[in-house]
Amino acid sequence: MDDSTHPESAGLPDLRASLESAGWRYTRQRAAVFDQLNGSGEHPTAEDVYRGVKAVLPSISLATVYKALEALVDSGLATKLGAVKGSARYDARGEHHYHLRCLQSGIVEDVPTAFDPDLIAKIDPGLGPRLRSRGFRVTGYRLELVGYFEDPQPDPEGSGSP
Amino acid sequence: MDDSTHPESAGLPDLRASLESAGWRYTRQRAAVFDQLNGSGEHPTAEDVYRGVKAVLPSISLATVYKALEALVDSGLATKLGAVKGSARYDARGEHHYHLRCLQSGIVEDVPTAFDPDLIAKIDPGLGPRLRSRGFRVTGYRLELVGYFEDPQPDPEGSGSP
DNA sequence: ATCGATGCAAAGCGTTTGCAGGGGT
DNA sequence: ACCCCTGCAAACGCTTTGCATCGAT
Repeated sequence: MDDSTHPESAGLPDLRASLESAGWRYTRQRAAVFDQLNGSGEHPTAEDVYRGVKAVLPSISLATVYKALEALVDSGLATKLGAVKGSARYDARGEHHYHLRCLQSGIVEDVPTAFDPDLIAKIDPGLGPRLRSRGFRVTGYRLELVGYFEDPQPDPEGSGSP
Repeated sequence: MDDSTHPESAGLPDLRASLESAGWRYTRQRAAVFDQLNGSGEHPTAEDVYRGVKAVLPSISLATVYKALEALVDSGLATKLGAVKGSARYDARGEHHYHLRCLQSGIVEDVPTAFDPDLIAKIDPGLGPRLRSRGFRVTGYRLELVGYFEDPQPDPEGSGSP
């Protein structure tokens, strides 16, 4: 292949392989969405990704971005963070990390802390087994630290409602 | 007061006081929504609450339920859990606890584990100070254990789309 | 050549809002 | 008496869907 469009050299998962093993096709649009997700430091909304990708593929539609994000989430390459306020945010889930959620602006940021595979056991040694006996299979966890930025942050949802 | 409409005897926070200190008024509708939230074991959606409250106040509207939930969240009596799939879910936040989120059904359940005020320090001793220096004031945290129920669970979103 | 993906526009759903009348303080 | 809250319905924003065409295998 001759994909000179985007850098594949970083330590990112193999997009094509991941998509295909989940039954999806590899397309330029999905690659662009994937790059956008990995490139942006923040956790973008679908709109954010759309705006970013439009710079590379001006004809892409918002619907395609949504479908691409769905494909990435289904392939295990991204996580949908859900929305407490405004629209859902997506995370490229390279390495495991925690989130900072500002209840005022809706912004979600990564917390620069290493992943701790034993966190669940640390919280409560009996927790894992107890859940298992309850019929729940834990595949991961999400830790969100909620609060507020003391300084006003940049434009939250992409719009500017007064 | 002569509120014989609902039991106030349990160890629940004082609804009237909490509402008023946040600038809201105490109303029958809000009390019913509060009871419904505390009564249901699951974490109901606004629709779920609406259906439950309608049994007591048949004339209540869905819009009022949304406004009541907003008032409760703003008063610190409830938490909006956001939606990864379907609609947002609400939590009566009596004691601090963790959540189990089933990625298949969208159901969110409590995890019977005691609150650990030092969890953040346990995760990383420098985390709190680091966030503070970043201008972020942590007011709490949410831990979600995500995964799947091995046995099929009851009706997820209240509807049954095929 | 086949079958999925794209892009457009329109529909869908959860949530919010405007307003006249009712209820809480 | 004042002002907030309720309930209705219409509006809104985010997300999904139907369909003809395009592109990947």
